[in-house]
Amino acid sequence: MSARRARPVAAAFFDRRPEDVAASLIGCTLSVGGAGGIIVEAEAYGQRDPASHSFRGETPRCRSMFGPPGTVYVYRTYGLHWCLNIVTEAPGIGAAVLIRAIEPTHGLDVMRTRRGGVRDDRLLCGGPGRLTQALAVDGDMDGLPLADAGFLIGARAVEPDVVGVPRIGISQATDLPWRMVARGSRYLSRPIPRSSAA
DNA sequence: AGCCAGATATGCT
DNA sequence: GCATATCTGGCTT
Repeated sequence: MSARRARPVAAAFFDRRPEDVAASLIGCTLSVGGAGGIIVEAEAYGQRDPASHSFRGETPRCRSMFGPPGTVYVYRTYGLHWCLNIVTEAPGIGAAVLIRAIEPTHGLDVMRTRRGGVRDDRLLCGGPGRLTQALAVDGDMDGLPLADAGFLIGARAVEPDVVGVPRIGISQATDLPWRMVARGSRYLSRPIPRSSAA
């Protein structure tokens, strides 16, 4: 089934707390410019969350986090990778969901090219930086509504088994289980920790 | 499984 | 000024 034909999610889909949105996004399709796949991993960043860019208020970098739900927040990390987030909850809150991995289902050829010809499809979109490279997402999209940036989010075809585990690459609030993953997926950026596997 | 380099904007002191 | 960063790829154990 093509993500292109999937029924789009409701307009109010993102008007919820980021942890709810992140869990609900697992199993949805994400496509842009004819490439994409099924979301298998997403992390929530909330209001009053020390790990969130919005924690210390609005700054030039995280300005778009305070826009309306459904706004794209793209920023560069470690000086060389882009990360894709979607604003949630309500304007002015500063909540967002980081898209960390998708299972590639369409546009594989163009994504392989953008990713430098990797052979293993698990390395195409398995990781926030890999995903943005495969989908050609960059800072130009920052602050745009999803649709204006060319994104299509399709509703789930089936109910996935979603589990919440600690987030990756953060140093604050490391115990919060806001990394939502599709249990059993082989396209995650990293495996589910043993401590959370049961 | 673990260590390290790469490369740069950001935000705090 | 400077430590940090929602990371990746390559090399070493």
